[in-house]
Amino acid sequence: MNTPDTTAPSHDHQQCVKQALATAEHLCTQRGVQLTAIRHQVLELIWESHKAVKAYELLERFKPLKSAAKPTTIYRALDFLIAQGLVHRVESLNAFIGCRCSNRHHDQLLLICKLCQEVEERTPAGVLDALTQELEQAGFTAHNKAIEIRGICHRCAGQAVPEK
Amino acid sequence: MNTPDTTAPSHDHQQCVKQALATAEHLCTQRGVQLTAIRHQVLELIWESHKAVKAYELLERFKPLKSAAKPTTIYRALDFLIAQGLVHRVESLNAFIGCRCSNRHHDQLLLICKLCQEVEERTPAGVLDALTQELEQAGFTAHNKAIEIRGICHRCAGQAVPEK
DNA sequence: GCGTGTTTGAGATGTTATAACATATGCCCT
DNA sequence: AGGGCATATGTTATAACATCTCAAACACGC
Ligand SMILES: [Zn+2]
Ligand SMILES: [Zn+2]
Ligand SMILES: [Zn+2]
Ligand SMILES: [Zn+2]
Repeated sequence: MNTPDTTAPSHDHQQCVKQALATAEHLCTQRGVQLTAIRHQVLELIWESHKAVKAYELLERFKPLKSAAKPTTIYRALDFLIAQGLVHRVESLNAFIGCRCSNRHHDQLLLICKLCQEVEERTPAGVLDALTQELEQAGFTAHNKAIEIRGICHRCAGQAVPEK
Repeated sequence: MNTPDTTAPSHDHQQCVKQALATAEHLCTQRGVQLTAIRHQVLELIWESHKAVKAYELLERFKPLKSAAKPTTIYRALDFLIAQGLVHRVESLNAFIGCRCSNRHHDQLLLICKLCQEVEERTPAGVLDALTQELEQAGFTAHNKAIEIRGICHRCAGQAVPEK
């Protein structure tokens, strides 16, 4: 009963997007920050799928909406969205994914599939607690606790070439 | 009784380096791969400290030894060293650190200090086991299990500004 | 309307990483 | 010795990722 499997191939992604955007709007209002048109559109582009998306890929997809867009345009929007916890940066991919969680900063486990590029976000108490304990023992003050694991997701593993 | 605290300010770093290089030489011989002059020198540069070092920083430091050096020179050496498990790439810094462990691929926890830039490598069974279990439950086949945590190390925390 | 802080536009620049192709070097086989 | 092969390196160019700077436009409380 962790995160629901929202990356399942068959899930209602329209609903995902709708909910993510609604949450974003609500949170920004509540926090008194501006979810401007640019930021909203970039967030929408990020939510087009559960795949991690690169900044320059966003830029290409954003240009039709606003031809004056420059790298800065995208990076500024990303900075804002990340600061609000609406987007996570995936360090090992130099890429970004949407986050459903409403709290600005939270620990997480990202499962990054090398085949389908989808990223599943989980918050497994067991792992995170063990980590917290280990850090305490090491006298290390953590600023973030994102764990990124790369591999093959269960769906892609299922579709693997039978034998070889 | 984890990894010894080799990043302590006072430790005998000459010994660190000597041992790391000796291990590297031994492993490469054993594996029948060539620790060429370039690769050896790059590894030595990486071991100059326990701080994570950037590729272009290595390049600058390498040029006096070999003025023809280009980015490719460094990246190729790094690729080799990483493949042999002698160096780890720190994804969240786009940087590299030396590894003392002899097995080519192993799980690890990297504690990355934002103040002193030193990186401490640990292999805490508790955390890694919990992670393995979580991954199994998620049906995810991991290829690597490097956990990178950024924050403040115990030494830097000790030296922090008293109060503010 | 006015001042203040925030957001955006525009261009240049900085940083990190790989592609593509040529050359050299060592080693095995004949 | 000479040919073929694998590995390593040299060389040039470019792709990919990210930030800086300065000025203009905008939002919003007064
Ligand atoms: Zn979805
Ligand atoms: Zn997959
Ligand atoms: Zn040392
Ligand atoms: Zn430190």
